[in-house]
Amino acid sequence: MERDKDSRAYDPSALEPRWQERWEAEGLYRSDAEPGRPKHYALTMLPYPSGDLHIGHWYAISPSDARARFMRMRGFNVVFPMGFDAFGLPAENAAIKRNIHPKEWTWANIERMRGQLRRMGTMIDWRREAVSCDPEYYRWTQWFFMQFFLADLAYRKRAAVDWCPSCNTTLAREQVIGDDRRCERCDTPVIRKELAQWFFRTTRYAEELLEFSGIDWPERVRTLQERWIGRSEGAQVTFHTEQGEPFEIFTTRPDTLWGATFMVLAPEHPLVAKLTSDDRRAEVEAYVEKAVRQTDIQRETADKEKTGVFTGGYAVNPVNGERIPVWIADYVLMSYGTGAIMAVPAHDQRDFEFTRKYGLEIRPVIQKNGEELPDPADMQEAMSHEGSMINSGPLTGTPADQVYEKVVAFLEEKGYGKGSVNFRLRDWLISRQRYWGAPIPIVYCPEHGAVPVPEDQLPVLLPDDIEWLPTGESPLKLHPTWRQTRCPVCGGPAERETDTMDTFMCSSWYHLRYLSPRYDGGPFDPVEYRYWMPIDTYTGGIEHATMHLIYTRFFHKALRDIGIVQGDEPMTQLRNQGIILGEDSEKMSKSRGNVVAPDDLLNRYGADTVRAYLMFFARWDQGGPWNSRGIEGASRWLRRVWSLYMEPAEEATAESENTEAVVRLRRKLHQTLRQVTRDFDAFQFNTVVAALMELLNEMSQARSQGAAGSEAWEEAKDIYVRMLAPVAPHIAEELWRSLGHERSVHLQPWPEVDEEAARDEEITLVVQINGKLRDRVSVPVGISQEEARERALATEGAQRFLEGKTVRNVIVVPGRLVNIVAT
RNA sequence: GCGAAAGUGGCGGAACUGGUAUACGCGCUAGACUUAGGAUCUAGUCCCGAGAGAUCGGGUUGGGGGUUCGAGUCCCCCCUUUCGCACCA
Repeated sequence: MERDKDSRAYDPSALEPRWQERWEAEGLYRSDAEPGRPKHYALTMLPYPSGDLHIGHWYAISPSDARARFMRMRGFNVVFPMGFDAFGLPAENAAIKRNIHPKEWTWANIERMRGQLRRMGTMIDWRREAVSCDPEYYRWTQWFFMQFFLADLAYRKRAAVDWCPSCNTTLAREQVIGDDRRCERCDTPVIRKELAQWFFRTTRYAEELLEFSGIDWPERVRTLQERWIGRSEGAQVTFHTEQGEPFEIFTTRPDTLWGATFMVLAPEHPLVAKLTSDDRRAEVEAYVEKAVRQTDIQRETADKEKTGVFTGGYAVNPVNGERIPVWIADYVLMSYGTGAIMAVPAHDQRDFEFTRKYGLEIRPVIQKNGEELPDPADMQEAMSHEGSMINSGPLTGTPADQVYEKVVAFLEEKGYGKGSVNFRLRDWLISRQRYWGAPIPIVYCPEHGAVPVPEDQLPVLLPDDIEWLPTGESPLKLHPTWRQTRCPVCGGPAERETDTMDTFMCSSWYHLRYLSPRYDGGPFDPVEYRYWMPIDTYTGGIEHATMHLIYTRFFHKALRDIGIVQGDEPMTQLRNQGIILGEDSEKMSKSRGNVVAPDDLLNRYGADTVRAYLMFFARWDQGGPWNSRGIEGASRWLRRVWSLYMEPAEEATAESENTEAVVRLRRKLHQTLRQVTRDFDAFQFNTVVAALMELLNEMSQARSQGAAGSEAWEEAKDIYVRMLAPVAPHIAEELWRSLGHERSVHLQPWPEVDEEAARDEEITLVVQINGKLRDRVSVPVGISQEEARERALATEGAQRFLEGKTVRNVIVVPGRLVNIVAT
């Protein structure tokens, strides 16, 4: 007897592994392309194999898994694959610190994390796993590089690039964070270095990347990308130095051309040396040196006061032939536009501040609807408003709404310049001076220059026998033989590129490799591609908004143009989960000691409880602080569900199937089903769980009222387990089998709402007097407005408050309330 | 500075297109069962006031104003928090 009781207790630590093994053995979650059957590609961002799965991984993956399971039950052929973004710096750091080979460290971590992922109880189809450091994977990463190279989308350029002195590598612009320009990974302030590096022409796609129609992405991500890409419309205008040498400037305000009173070049601008007069040379050179050194150390953050020096040189304004002085200043950036500007202090705040400091001329040329122009000497700030042009030669009088097109037409006609669009986005720097990455498949031949490694020689394998010397240089560079090779063109001696690729390169296409990870004839099997792509829902953190999510879109569009993939976008729908903070509401970190270890939770509560709590405790897209007592609620819920099914039910006492308890149960059941379906659809997981908790409360009550044993009761038990299955797959499976089913609950269809049963027979009509709640009355659904009005007026509460008042108006909202306006 | 999002009980959070604010859970209070319980079950729990009581009245969604029969929800102003960008010409 005692034994029996024990065997019925809810014990996730026994039940969960048992079902995981069985599902695995039965291949329950294998998904194969079935042309003709509706598919759903659910993808969640792949983890970096750092060692242990942390709670953030659980938060990203398990609700995504629940959503994928829901879609599967709704009849879609769902694929939910997983892999590892396995190249990258931590592996090398571990290697240096602990003398383990990065490969060994990475694969050991992958092994451990695979086990942890399995214990989460996901529907991952492990046959589709892809690992980016596997030569069979990076062979294709290199192949893509070659495609880009051949399509003129990859190029090598010597340029000042951001360098992290701690990671000993260059960084993409996206990986440099904040105004003090720190390394995204290690927080070290970056420095500038002049190096020859490989770039991808992401800027070619700047315009198209701003287009989001047809994809369902969060507003927030779209805005972040738009701002990152930073499109500005304006004009490019050619000025000349006094000596006749042309140089271009970009401006968004070509209508202020007549107001240019000086020019500013970036200190690194190539024309600086030529323009500088002999008497100014010493000062200019000192400023340039200081500016360069400043960026070399660290940009000043607080002090934003503009500085600059006069070069002694002059330029000629093409529109009026005026001779204006040329300055250099570090507020003009070489990396944006042309590195040169015309300064219009009257209408640009930065130029204004500079002018005030150095005593240059201010000349207003835009007049706001007839307002009088201020005396430049009295101006406190630049006039940024729009208006009609004055003091502007032939264009004087042009009204505000025509300035742009008129000026551009004028510039083009005279050959002074042209309308132009500038982007903040820069080309993607993909070279990394590190070992643990996919080698850039390029060979340098003294005869033929940079030559791509032929396809049949891919992958260019990383050598295993490497050594770290304290120089901080990549072991590939120091390897005795690896660099030496033959030129693919002439067969002569040549050298390999020793840089490897940014790991964002690997993660830009992993969703394609999942489709056919062992396919040999290309990066992916086109048959699989045609069936599964595009990705229907992509889930992951918002921190990738301007990195991975721009790169992967660029990648897809570039491959489309090369003819390798189809469609304009790789991911149709994107959803972001929030971040779980520590119990102290601070970001989790080892140093704070507020890290939540999922393995401990798993051992204590089981995967189903952890999954349920993660879905329940906050809005998924917001996240929030962890609460170690809160999870008890999820645990209690599942235990209560368990006992509802496993404890012997009382005999049914309900005399018919239409007792009030039964009708109410069915109504609540189908209303819950409707809500759960809708909320799953909308990624609102917290209310999915809340609704299931509510329904459980209703079912407990119905049981105590004798509904157990009725048909409705059995229906409720059936539907409840199905709704539970995506949230808590193990307990749901156990309960489902306990109901006598042979086939897994995870192969069952999602139940259909019985609208008839869900419909309320009676509703509570709210009675308001002048907008204040005064009474409630229960009325049949669908009564006439007139009847509702009568019933409301007859209520005690209405009577009491209407005494001595005159009814002025009665508003009836069918099915909801009656508001009586009285004075 | 610019941009975005968000401010609801002691806490996490609900509230579909303007229509019963505070669902669900945590915590707390009381009781039951227990040798015991940080187990389980039952009842209660926004605030203020009145009442022995069932109840009754008033107030409440960061603050102020507005639109409306009616505002957590819409509009305007302000405050706070979080995030992103940061001299982008």
